[in-house]
Amino acid sequence: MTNDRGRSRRERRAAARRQQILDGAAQVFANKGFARATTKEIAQAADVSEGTIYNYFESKQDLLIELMNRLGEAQLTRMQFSSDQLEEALELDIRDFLRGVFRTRHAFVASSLPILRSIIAEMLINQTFADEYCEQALIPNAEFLARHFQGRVAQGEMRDLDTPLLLRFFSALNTGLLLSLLIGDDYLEARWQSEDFT
Amino acid sequence: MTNDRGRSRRERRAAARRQQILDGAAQVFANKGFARATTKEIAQAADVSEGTIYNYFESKQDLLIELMNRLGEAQLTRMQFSSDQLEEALELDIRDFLRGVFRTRHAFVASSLPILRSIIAEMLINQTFADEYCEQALIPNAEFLARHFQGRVAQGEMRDLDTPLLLRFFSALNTGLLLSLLIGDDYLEARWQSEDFT
Amino acid sequence: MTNDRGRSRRERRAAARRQQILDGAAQVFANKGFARATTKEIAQAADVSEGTIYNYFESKQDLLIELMNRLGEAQLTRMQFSSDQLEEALELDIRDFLRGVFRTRHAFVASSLPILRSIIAEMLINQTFADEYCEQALIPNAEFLARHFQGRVAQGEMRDLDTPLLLRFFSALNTGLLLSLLIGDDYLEARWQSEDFT
Amino acid sequence: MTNDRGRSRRERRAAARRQQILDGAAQVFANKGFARATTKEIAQAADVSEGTIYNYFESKQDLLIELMNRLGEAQLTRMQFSSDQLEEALELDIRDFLRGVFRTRHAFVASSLPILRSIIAEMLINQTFADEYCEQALIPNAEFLARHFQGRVAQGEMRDLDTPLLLRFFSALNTGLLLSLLIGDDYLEARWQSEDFT
DNA sequence: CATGAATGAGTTTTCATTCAT
DNA sequence: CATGAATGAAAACTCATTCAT
Repeated sequence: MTNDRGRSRRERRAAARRQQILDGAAQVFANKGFARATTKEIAQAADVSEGTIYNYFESKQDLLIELMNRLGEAQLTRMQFSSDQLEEALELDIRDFLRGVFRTRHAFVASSLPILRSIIAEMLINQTFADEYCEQALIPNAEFLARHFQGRVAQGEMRDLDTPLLLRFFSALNTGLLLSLLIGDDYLEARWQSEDFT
Repeated sequence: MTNDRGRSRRERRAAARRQQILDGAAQVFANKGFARATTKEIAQAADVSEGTIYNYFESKQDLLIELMNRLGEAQLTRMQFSSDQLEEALELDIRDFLRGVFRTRHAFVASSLPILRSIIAEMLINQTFADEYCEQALIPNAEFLARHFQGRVAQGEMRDLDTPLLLRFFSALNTGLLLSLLIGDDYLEARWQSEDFT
Repeated sequence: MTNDRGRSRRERRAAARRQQILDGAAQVFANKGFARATTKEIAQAADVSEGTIYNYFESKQDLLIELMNRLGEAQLTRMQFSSDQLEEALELDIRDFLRGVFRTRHAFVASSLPILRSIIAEMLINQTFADEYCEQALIPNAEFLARHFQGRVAQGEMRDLDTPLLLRFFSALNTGLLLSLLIGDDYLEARWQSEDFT
Repeated sequence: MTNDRGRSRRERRAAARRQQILDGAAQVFANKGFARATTKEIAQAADVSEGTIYNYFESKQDLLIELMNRLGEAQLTRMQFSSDQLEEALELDIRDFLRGVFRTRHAFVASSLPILRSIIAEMLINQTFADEYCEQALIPNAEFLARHFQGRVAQGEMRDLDTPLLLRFFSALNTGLLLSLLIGDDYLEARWQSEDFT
């Protein structure tokens, strides 16, 4: 029992340290991007020594990957939630549904804006990252929407348009809005906060 | 006269050299992003020595700034062109107009996709870049469309919705599609090439 | 008495731990050399924690010194043994005597080949080590042989050549053979195993 | 012509720099061994900046490899020379021949003693090095002697003993003497200098 | 005593920039 | 102006050692 407790305590401490370091990394990455962030700064932001970072992560790159994974998991959690309600969702008016999807995403994005900045930047440059981001974030997302639209089509509410393209437009719209936020469009940010998008 | 001709010749040669270097830089930035690009590689790609770069540009960063400026100018040129045709455009069916805007942008983006990659990535990280990009690319663009929509409203063809927001959505859609292309969405790229968006 | 026994028990346990750690160190040093061996690996090989090493030894360097000392002692023990038989040995045919010396050494070297690797490597680089190795291993050895040869000379079996030089040649031959083994001369190793050197 | 001269001048300068850096590296390696030598020290010893080292060599390891290669070439040159005289050599009294081989080697070793120290030390630890050393130094050497002995056997001067083993003993003797020198046997060194080995 | 997380000085290596030729 | 060698500051990462638990 002492062993068990001791173990779990150590594990909890380790998890806390990992989180502490990731938080520091997220902060520095958000400000300066991955490449310009130095391990020294990350260590300072996380309030640990440089060496400690390497007790918990393999490399600087590993930090960004882990941050992305956590983001992916967080998004998946939300998706799962929405997914459970797929059938309910089909009963909603399509406008209300889309509004709901927007709102969910809005809340999620708002909470992780800073780190998204460096992830997207890295993704543009590093194909490995791009692939992982697609797999973790874009594709699950697209599939969820695709299933929904197919449901609508089956209900005769929508014509069976070029669904893949439609999805891409929808996704692009989202991504584009995100990018505008990231770049710092104040007007958009104000409206975004006010929660009353049409 | 000899002087004048000599001068202009020298200037032309200098301009050519600048272009040569910028082309090399664009190529390397596109492949590896700004941070991972080395001046050595840029020099090789541009077929000059490393030292020569610094005879024409202040710093590596200066290369990216200059590339962005040229992109802004190029876009502006197209826009100016469209602007002249503002009145003609108002006579078009709104669907045809939007299709036209899409096509123009499509052509432009297609021609500068690689360098856009590193510019957008840098922009996400570097506020100075973000501001400059807004000023050079987004705002002129938005203003052009705003004027057009106002024209439509004046003609009674559109309700006076929240135009700024509408514009942002339109722009976001564009940007999002661009991002999808940059990340490497093959399906979208195929459709993009086929030139028959609705 | 309880005290005494307790003490000696503790001491025996401590000695066992020391040995356990030294064994781990020997293994890692043999594979990677002193410099490339990490305390982490040594701890793993010895199945203790890194901290424990420092409860028994001052430093990583201390581990190598101790290993060398033990080797020296082991060799001395053998020599002592032979030394007792000095007089007996003088009665042997000189060829048989040399063959015997070879065999003793052969057995000894075979048993400590791996650790000898790192000790010799370190010795080449670190003068302190070289001195200690000379004192502990080479000199006692040379003295034993010197006494033997002097005995032979006294018996009129040998001319009084340049004994010190002869000794050095003999020792050099031994060391050279060892080095060939360490470097991995397969042919020599095969013959070495077969125990039938002339 | 200017081009040619310019080229060759640059090449000569580059070769000189390489040599300068190698000399510095040899000096530091000899004193502290490969692992404990730092690039900073090497740079200081070679009187260049740390960065310059990497303009001429891939890595610190590359420096040691190059040093070994040069040593191998130097030895080969001597061997070639001796090899040309193979037939002459066969006419010598065998004792004189061996004495000659000893002397050649003696001179060679004396000139490269310090760097040999670190090469041999590294070789004991690093299999790649051991292999390369065998190939470059030991094997050509052994082959030369083997041919000579075969010549002697053909002339009926020697019994056809276990030549490979004999060679190994001869080589081991040499190596062992070298090692003794490297470790710092003052007596041996004195005799070595005096050039009158039996 | 045993543990292993924390430390930070020290290492190799990179690369933008300068400057003598 | 063109060149490319030289520079050295700064980066990521390692690891022997310490110390609180």
